[in-house]
Amino acid sequence: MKSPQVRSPRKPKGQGAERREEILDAALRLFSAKDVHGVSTRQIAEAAGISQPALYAYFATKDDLIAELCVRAFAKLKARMDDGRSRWTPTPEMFDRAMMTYIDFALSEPDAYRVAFMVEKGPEGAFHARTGGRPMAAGMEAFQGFVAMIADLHAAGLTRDDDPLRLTQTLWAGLHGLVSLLIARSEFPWVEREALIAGHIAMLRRGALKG
Amino acid sequence: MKSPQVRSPRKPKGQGAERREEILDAALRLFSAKDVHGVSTRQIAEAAGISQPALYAYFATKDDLIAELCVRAFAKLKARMDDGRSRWTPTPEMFDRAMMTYIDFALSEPDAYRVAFMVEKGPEGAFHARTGGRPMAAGMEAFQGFVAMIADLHAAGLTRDDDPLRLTQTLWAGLHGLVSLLIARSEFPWVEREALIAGHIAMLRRGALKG
DNA sequence: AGCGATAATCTATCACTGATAACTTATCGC
DNA sequence: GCGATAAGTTATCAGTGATAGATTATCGCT
Repeated sequence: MKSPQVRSPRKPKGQGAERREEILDAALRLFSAKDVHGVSTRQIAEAAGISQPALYAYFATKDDLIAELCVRAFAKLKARMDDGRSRWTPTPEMFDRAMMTYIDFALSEPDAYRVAFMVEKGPEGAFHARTGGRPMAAGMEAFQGFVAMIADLHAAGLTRDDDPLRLTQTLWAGLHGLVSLLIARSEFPWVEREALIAGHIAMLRRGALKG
Repeated sequence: MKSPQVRSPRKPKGQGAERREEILDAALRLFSAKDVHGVSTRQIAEAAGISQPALYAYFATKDDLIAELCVRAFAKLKARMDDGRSRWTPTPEMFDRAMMTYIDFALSEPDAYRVAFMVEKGPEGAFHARTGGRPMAAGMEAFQGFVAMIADLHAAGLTRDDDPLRLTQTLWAGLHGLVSLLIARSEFPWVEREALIAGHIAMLRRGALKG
C-alpha cells in the first residue's frame, strides 16, 4: 500500500527558512526511531511533505542536514547549562546539580544527544571537515561553560586535581560514558536508573572534589 | 582506473571456515579507515579476494558479519581482563591496573572497540535481535570479570558504594566515556593523553574506593 | 579413470540509497 | 499583465545490500 503522498503547500517567496525548520524537525523526529544511517532522505522528505530532491535546496548533503541538527543539539545543551549557572556558586551541592543538568539533558532529549555526541564520524574528523567544522565549534562553546564551572571550583580550592582543564575533560568523559551507554544500550541489565545516576554523580564528586 | 580484480584461489572442499576468517580480517581492516556504514560489502569482498555475493555464503547479512566482529572484540577484551586477573588481589594498586587494562585494550584496538561498543544499533536492540543476541551475550561475559573484581574489592571493605554491581556499572561507564570520546573525537583539543588517562583513573579510584 | 554429489563461487539482477540535471510553476515587484 | 526568481517537480545516475540461478572445482566412490 502506497503512502498517501500528502504534500505540504508551496511556501511563499521569502519563507524558505521556515521549510528548512520543518525539514529539521521531521528529520529529528525520524532519528528517534532509527539511527541516522537508517533514515533515508526520501523518508525525511515525505515526513516534511516535499519531494526528496527538494531537500537539496536547503542542505547541500545529508551530512549537512545532520550537522545542523548537531549544532542545534549543542546549542540546547549550552542553553541548559547556562541556565543552571545563574544560581551557580562553587559548592559540592552545585557540582551535583550541574552534573545532573547534563544527565537530564541527555536523557530527556536522547535523539539530540545521539546526533550531537554519538554519530560516528568518518576518520580524523572527516565529518567535521565536510561540514565546515560548525558542529565542533558549537560543541566547544557548550564545553566552555563546563570549563568555567570547574575553574570556579578550582579557584575556591575545592578540587583535588591541580589541572582544572584536565579535570573538566575527565568529568565530561565520566558523564558521557553513563548517558551514552544508557541511551545506546538500554537493553543492558542496568541497576535501577535513579540509583545508578545518583551513585555515578556521587562517585564523580568524591573523585573530583576534596572532602 | 579499475582495480586489478585480484581473486583469491578457490578454497578446497572443507576449508570454507578459512575463507570466513579472511573475510572477517579484511572487514576489520577496512573498518579502521571508514566507519561500519562507510564500508560496502563490495569493498569487503574485493579485499578478501572474492565476489560480493560470495560473502553471503558465509554471513546471512552484513549485520551478521559485524556481529561476528563484535563477538570477537568482546572475547579479546575478556581475554585481556582475565589475563590481568591472574595476578589479581583486591588492592587500590590493582584497581588502577585493571582500569588501565581496559583503557589499553580500547586504545590499542580501537577498531574492535568501536565495533563492539560504539556501533549504533537500531531501536531497542534491533541489532541484537537480528543477530540472535550473540554480541550481547559475549559482552555480558566480558562484563562478569569486571563484576567479580569489584565484588572482591567490596568484600575486602575497600569500596565506598554499598552496592558493588551498581559501582561496577558506574566505573564501566566512566571508562567507556573516556575511551569512546578519545577514539571518536580524536580531533578534540584534549590535554596530554597520558596525563588525562592517569588523572581519569585517579578520579575513578578516589570516587570508588575508601581512603 | 570416470561418475555423481556438492561445496564454492560466479554473473545478472532487484529494490533502494544519496545526489544531480533539467524542467515547471507559483509568487513577487513593477 | 510582465519578467524575474524562489520553490518545487520528474527523471535519472552510480553505488548499496541482498537474492536467484547457473557454473566450476573438488571430493568420495566404484
